[in-house]
Amino acid sequence: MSPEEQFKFIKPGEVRTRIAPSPTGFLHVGLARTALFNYLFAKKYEGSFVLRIEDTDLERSTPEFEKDIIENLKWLGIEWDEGPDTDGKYGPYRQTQRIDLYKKYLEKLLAEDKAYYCFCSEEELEAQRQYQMSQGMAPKYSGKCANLDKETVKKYLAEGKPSVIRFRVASKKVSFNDLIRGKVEFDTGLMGDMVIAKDLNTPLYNFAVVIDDFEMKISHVIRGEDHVSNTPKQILLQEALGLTQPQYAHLPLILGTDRTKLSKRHGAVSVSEFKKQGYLPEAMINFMAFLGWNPGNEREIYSLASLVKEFSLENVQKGGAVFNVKKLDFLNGFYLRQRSPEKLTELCLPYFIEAGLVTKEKADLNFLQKIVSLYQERLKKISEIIEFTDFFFKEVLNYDKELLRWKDMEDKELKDVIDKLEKILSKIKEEDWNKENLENVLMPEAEKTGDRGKLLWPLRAALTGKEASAGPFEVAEILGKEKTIKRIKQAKELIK
RNA sequence: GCCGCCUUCGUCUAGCCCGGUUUAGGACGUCGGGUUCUCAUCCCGAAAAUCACCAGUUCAAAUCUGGUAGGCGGCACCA
Repeated sequence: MSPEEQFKFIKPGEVRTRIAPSPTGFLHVGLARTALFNYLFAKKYEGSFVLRIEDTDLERSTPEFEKDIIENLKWLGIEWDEGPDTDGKYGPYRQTQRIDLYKKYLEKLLAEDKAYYCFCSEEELEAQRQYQMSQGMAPKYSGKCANLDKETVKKYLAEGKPSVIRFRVASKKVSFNDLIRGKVEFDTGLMGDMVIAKDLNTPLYNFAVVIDDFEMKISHVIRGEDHVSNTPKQILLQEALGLTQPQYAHLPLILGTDRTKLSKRHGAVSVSEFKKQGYLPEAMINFMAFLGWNPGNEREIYSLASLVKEFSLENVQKGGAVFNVKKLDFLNGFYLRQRSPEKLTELCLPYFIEAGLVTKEKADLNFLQKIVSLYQERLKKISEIIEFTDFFFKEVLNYDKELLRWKDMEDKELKDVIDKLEKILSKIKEEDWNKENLENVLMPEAEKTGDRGKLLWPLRAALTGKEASAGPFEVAEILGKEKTIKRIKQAKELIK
């Protein structure tokens, strides 16, 4: 079946996708990208996207991680369509709140002898696995407890002997049609009976996922490639339970620069870290969308809404995609330049406060907006605003006097230039102190030197104390006459 | 080790299904130039993939077939 044929059966409103994160870590970009694709696919077909928190692993799941996942999905603009109502808003579904449901199915499997209690110890199992691996065999459960007689089982259970519930894995060929990869086939004979629950009230991932996807009428399971080998297990479970099967689509992995699955050791991977560094949600979205997908044309800039229109699983790549921070930076710089000065200032404010440059109570937004505007086109990340503009807030600049020298200017010449600057600037009236005027007065002087840099570079260097910065006239205007003169004097002292 | 998947410029990718229109296109990055005191923006330009490799089919293959290699992922009482 061609990709087109697969999709033409989808009627608007029928598509239902989900992401099912376990709250055992922060929202990382891999999960965020999976969420994005699920969201885009659902919206594209006017379907629904749901969030289901898979918190069955009680030891590792925490409310903090759940909060982080939810907050950052919202920050990205990836909103889900339904869930238990909490304060008039949709909360996520949580597996821990659906325990009775899994129990029902578990009991059914047990009653039909499609699952059984296993009393093997973890140590025993681990030793067996090691042995099998060493023999070059696929690690697989021996089936030791598969045929215990009912009386023994009852007795062990009554004694409280530690146990788990295993599903009888039929030995057969299981194949599914992956919407991205095509037909994928597995031999389940290599798998062995799998544990689907620790007990009736503690289901495990592969089992709970199957029940939930069915109960929630998920039509398309779009997830990372690392789940392909889970798929046959889930299909077997579906078959045993007589459940309808969703369509599967396995996304290529996001890779680090060494081409292995992106993880913490590659640097920043959680969405909150990117947020903290000053990346914009639209940049993240635009960037993540192009990790494994492309619109098939040469357009590169897409908003979430335009992605919804263009998105298609057919254009999803099969191979993994390296996370290229440089491209993210480019996109972020682009979106930063699109922001209004007011909005950008608002975004920068927390960084100024954190750097101790201003206080929350006494922030002069008017002033901040001026300096932020000056650096808008230079920003790649919001956090950079501090290193760019800190000189505006200092009383005394700390720089090497050599910074003042333009090319191979002589000391004498440099001294003369600084003197001249002081003289000219002092004469400008307070009310005429604006960049147009400053330029009108200083430019002709700069021209006279035959090389504008001879005047402009020392001026700019004296005012900013930096190799690179915004232009001297703009900076002087914002600094004001008093501070400007003061900095010229400081430069004078330095080269004396 | 076993199972599965993948393989076009440094990176993200277009093209592949329906062989010739491809001197393999775009973007990021890099380099050069213009604007410019610097940086950034903006504009122009360049380098950059013998399409993993080998064999086959064909008048013709990045595109079809087979094989090889490499890479990655998975192999839990995690999800």
